[in-house]
Amino acid sequence: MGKEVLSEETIEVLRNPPLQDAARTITDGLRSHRTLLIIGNCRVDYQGRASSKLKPGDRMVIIKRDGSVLVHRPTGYDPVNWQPPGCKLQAYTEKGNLIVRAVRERPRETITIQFNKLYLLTSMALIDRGEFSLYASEEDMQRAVLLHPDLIEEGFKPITYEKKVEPGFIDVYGMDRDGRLVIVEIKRGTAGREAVLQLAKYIGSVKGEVNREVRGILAAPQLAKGAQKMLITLGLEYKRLDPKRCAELLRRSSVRKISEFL
Amino acid sequence: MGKEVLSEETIEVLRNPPLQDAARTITDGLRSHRTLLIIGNCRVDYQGRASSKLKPGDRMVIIKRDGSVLVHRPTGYDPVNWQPPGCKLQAYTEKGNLIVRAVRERPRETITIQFNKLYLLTSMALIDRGEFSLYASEEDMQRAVLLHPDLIEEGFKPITYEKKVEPGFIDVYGMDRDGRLVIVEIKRGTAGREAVLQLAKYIGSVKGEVNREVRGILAAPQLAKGAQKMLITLGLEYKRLDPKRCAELLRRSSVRKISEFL
DNA sequence: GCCTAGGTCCCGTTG
DNA sequence: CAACGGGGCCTAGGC
Repeated sequence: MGKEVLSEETIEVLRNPPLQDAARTITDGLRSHRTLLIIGNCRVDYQGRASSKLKPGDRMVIIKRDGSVLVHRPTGYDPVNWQPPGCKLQAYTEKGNLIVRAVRERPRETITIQFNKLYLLTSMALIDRGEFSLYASEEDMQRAVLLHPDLIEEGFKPITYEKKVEPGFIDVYGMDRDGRLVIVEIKRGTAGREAVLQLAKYIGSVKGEVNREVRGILAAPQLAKGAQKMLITLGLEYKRLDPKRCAELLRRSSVRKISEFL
Repeated sequence: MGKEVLSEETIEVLRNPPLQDAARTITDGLRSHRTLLIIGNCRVDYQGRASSKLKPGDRMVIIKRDGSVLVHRPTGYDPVNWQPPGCKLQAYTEKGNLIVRAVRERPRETITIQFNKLYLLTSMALIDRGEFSLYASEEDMQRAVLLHPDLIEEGFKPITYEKKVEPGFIDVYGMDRDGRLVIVEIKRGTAGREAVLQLAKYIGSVKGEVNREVRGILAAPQLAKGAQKMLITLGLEYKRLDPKRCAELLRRSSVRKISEFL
């Protein structure tokens, strides 16, 4: 068995550590790119594109080895404050508090976390090489349509995908059985007005270039009410397309690469 | 001092616990709505709007008391798998593994986390009533414009805000010094084509109603390149407006409610 | 670097 | 409830 399991030494746990000790452990952990977990009572300040203040309370702070920082409150999906990967970190004590500061350049943003008490500090060398695969994404739907154009309609023939036009990228670009150009916009969830606008923009752009009839088809599992009205007004079409069914079709097919079909 | 600090008893830490013990502690923690932190080697399956598989590796799992679940790898801002607040949880052992399952209804989604080894299990009663305030949001910019219409241009007089027209809501609706109607669209970041289209739609709608000249001003800290071209083509205008400065202005002003100005 | 578009987006607000 | 828009969105992909 090639299971990778951490030796006990690679995870260091301090309970209620003095803030001085904590600062040292965090600094060491940052230098060796370990994953740090800090649980304690803190306030947080953020300055950057916006700014925010968070008054004291108990939080969990995760510092990952790529330099991302997450400050989590005891409720909610979102971190209340954060820093994306790549920021510079430092930790030190000042006036009896533990300060953790994370700075990001471009855009210049800073978060400052001020702990007055730590309950738990963990410094870890986590190993994670596990492969992640996601199914039924919009990309799967696009691949399925290219593999099985009949999902859109009988006789539909894709010409290209992710075609660049002035306003953006056309998901699938092809021709119907009567030789008319077709632009397909795919959505993996309920398609709203925005999706219709997107499709309309592409059509406008292509019409401006080719000067002949261009059909627009919105392919999605569902249509929002407002989107339906707009679709009709603009003379566009809708085709029900289920992401899960697309993923199924792909699994059955042995072919993998989009490029093999065009 | 009214500082709330956790007693040591309210945080329970198990190092390398047997999975049976862990299952019991987690089940207890779930029942009493404690915050749980599980660090160990696991695989994760997700089934719902999409589906995913994550092969074994070391991860941190946070279970919050509102029923949100986050599975974090050692890198990246985003959790690799998650469940938003409100899902139902259970924990048990099966074939020598610790299983944590989180189910959400509407949409029906399930994540299953299978641990083969735990490094650390923490069960906590965190207390966090700290107030959070965010400054320099788009709403702040709108408030600032209503308070100080000169931010748009000298002589500008707001009439109303969030005015409903057919395609949506006009951020600020007013009149310039020459009595022409003005529609202001505010963006807190770089304004793209989308913003210009939005503004154009509002103008079209209002022109259709009032049958006289209507100016459109896009107020944002910056203009995207494509947006500028489109703006010129459509005969619209741009006014630089900095969110930070808006937030500043608001802080200086003691008045808080938008409704007081109209 | 900017820009475009997707996301298991999440989240708040409104009809 | 669905629908729509915002977000310090973040992230990936092109140019």
